[in-house]
Amino acid sequence: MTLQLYNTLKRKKEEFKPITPGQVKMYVCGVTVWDYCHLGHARAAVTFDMVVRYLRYLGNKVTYVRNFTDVDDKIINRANKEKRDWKELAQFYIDDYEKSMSLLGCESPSDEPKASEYIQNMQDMIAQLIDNGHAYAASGDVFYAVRSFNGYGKLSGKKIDDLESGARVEVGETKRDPLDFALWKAAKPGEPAWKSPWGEGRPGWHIECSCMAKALLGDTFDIHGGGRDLIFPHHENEIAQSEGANGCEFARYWMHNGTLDIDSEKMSKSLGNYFTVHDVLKNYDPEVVRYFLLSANYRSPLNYTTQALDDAKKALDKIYETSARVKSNSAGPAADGNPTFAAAQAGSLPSASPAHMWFQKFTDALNDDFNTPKAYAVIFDAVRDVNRGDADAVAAWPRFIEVVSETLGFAGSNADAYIERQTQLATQKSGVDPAQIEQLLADRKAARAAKDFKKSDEIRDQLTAMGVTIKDRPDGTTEWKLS
RNA sequence: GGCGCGGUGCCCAAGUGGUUAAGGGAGCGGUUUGCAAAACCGUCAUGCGUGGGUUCGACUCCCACCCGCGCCUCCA
Repeated sequence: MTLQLYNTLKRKKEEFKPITPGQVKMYVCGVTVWDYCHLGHARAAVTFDMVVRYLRYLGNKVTYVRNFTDVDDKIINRANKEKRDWKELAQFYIDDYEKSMSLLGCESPSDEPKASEYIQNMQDMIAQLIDNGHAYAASGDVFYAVRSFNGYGKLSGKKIDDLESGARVEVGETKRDPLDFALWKAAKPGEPAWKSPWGEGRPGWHIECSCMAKALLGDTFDIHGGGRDLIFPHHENEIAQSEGANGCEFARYWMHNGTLDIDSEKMSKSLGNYFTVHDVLKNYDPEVVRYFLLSANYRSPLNYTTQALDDAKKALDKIYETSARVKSNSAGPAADGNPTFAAAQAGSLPSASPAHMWFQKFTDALNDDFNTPKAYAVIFDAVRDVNRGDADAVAAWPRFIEVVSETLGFAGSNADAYIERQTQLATQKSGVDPAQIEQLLADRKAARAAKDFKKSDEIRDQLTAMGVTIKDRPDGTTEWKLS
C-alpha cells in the first residue's frame, strides 16, 4: 500500500505523489511568538514532525520549513506594555518554542524563517499582486482584492457571497470591499516599520507565509500543513496571494491537524483554557506527552484530561517494560548474532513470521493517512508476542522499536533510563522520600527471610498506601514503582 | 444565520456494506507467586446518538432530527 493522505483541498484521501519523486517539500505554519507555547501548539508540531519522520522513513528527502511570525499586533502590544524591544521579546519566545518542541522529540525543521527577515520578499510579492490586478494601495495600506481571485474559497469551501452576508467584517475606510484583507499596513506611531513603495509600514499577517514558502520551497511545493483553525482565513488567503502572484498552483496537498481541547473546547489563549508545554512537563514525561498527542488520529480533536495522560503513561510504560525485559533476557548485543534479529534489521523477515506482520501492519497503518492509533494497536500486538516469549518476536523487537522510534518519535530511549525517569518524576510529584522506601524494603526483606509474612505484608500495605507498588524478582531483589 | 466535522463498551480510541466491531486503561475470572506485582490466558459493545429509508443484508450509503465541537474575527 502506498501512502494515502487526506487533502483538505479535495476533501478526501488521495495517493501522495511528490512533484519530484523521492523529494518532498513541505511548509507548516508555526506560531506567533508573543507568549509561551501551549499544548495545542505542541500537537501541531508533533503531528507534522511525525509526518516528516514517516516521509523520511519511506525514503524521501524532505525539506521541512516551519516559520515564526515575529511581526504582529500581539507582539508589538506586549513589547510596548512590558517596555521591551519587540525583537528581543519575539526571540525570547522563539527560544521557548524551540526548546519545548525539542523536548517533545521534534526534530529541527530544515528552515525556521522569521517573517521580519522576509520584508523585501513580501514587498516584491505585493508589487506583483498590484501588477496582476489582485491588490490595490490606499492611503499607505495595500489590500488584496478578494473578488479578483476566482479560486477564493476553494480550500475552506466558503462562498464569497456567504462571507459577505456574514456582515461581521468591518468595512475599513480605505477598503473597496469588506472582504479584502491587508497585505501591507501603514505605519502607526510606536510600531516597527519598514520603508516601502506605499510608505512606511509593516506587512499583514498572511503574506509572510506565501513569501517564505516561495523563497525556500519554490512557487509550487508538495505539502502545506497547519492547524485546522488556520484554514480560514489564513490558508485561503495564502492561496489567493501565491497563486495570484505566481500564476501557478501553490501547495498540492493541504494537511490540517485537529485542535487540542479541554472539556471538548479548543485550547486557546483567548479562552484562557490552556496549559503551556512547561506546565504539562512538570507532571508528565515528554515522551508520555508525545505518546498522548499521537494517540488519536491527527485530524480529530483531542481532549486533554489527566486521565488521558495517565493512560498514555501506562501504555508507554508497558512498551518500555517490554524493552527492558527483552534486553535483560538477551543480554543486549547477543541479539546481533540472532538470525531473526539480522533479518529484521535487513527488513527481510519471512512473511510467515509474526514479526514480519508487525512491520507490514505498522507501515500499512501509517500509510493510511498517518493512522497512529492503528499503528499503536500493532505495537501492542508486538508487545504481546514478545511477552509470550516467542523467540523470533523477542529477536525482532529491538529493530521494531527502532522503527517506532524513528517514525513516531517515542519508545526509543534506553528502557532503564526511561523507567528511572518515571520514578524520579513520581517521587518528585508525591514528595515521598526514596530513602524511606528503601528502609521499608529492607525491613520487609528481613521479615520475608524470617518467613514472617504477616509483617512483610503489613509493610507492603504501608508502601501501597504511599503509592508504591513493589515487585519481587526471582533473584531476591525487589523493584519498586511509584504511581 | 452560512459552511464543515463528529457522536463506537465504564474511560480513551481504530474500523468495515455481509463469517468472531482493533488496541490501550479500568473491572472481573484464571495461570504464576508464600501472598503480591509484572507477564500471559480468558471475560468485558447481539450493538456502534435517535427515527426513518435504500438493500437479500448497514454500525458502515441516503434523509430527518437531537447533541457536541470547529470556522465564518487573532488563533496550531
